[in-house]
Amino acid sequence: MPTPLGERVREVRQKRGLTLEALAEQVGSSKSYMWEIENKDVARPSAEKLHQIAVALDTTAEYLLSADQVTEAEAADLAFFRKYRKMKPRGKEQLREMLKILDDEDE
Amino acid sequence: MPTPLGERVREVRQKRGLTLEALAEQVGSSKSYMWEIENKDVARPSAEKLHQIAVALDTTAEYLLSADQVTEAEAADLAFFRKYRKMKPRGKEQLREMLKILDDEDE
DNA sequence: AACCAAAGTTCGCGATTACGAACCAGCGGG
DNA sequence: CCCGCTGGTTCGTAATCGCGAACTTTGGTT
Repeated sequence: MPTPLGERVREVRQKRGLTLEALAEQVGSSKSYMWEIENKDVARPSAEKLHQIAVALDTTAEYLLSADQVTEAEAADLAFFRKYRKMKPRGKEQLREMLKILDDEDE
Repeated sequence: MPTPLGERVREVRQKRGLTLEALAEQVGSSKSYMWEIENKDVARPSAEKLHQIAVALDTTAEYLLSADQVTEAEAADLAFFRKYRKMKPRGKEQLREMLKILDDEDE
């Protein structure tokens, strides 16, 4: 009887067409442990591990953790932020401008 | 010799004017463990714990985890993100679109 | 059907987490 | 001065993490 977290991980992993071993590889973990995350009735990985899993699966720890869909939006926000951070200063600048404009519209 | 994570937690906790015990209370943890998170040379809390800590400190696990220095640029990024999060879905959507376009330009 | 490789599963165990309870430092009031 | 209180620190230990290595299952090939 897997945990919600476990189900989420399995779901996304399969969606990405990854094997347990491949995921473990990317995560820097063992496949046996990855299996335990997905299947055991108690899955309480360290923050580090979960973070690495999230990165490998191109999502966020927060999303994997939370059982409810409401936070799917939040996950998208964090993913957005992660991409934003990787941008060059010029791109960031443009986005900030954009936000300022959109934000003012809202008042 | 505390970890970056530990320093982050302490920093934010103090900024919020919280005591170890008060934080532990909110987190549903023990103050001794909270202390260990902040001070021990190895801090590897479970994802659950870190998530609760993040919520209690009104930030995100991702932020607490990220080891990189908080440069001025980084601070600006976070400010940007905070504003972004408060936007309505429509505004977010537009920013995401924008990012996608700018990101592609970069290749 | 028998083989083989790849994917998944089980198991034992050393290392680490997270806790409670006790201990210490500082401080304000009486 | 010393009592009590608040916040921080140490320590012993049960529970759990996370691994390697062996074992089982699945699926493709001949």
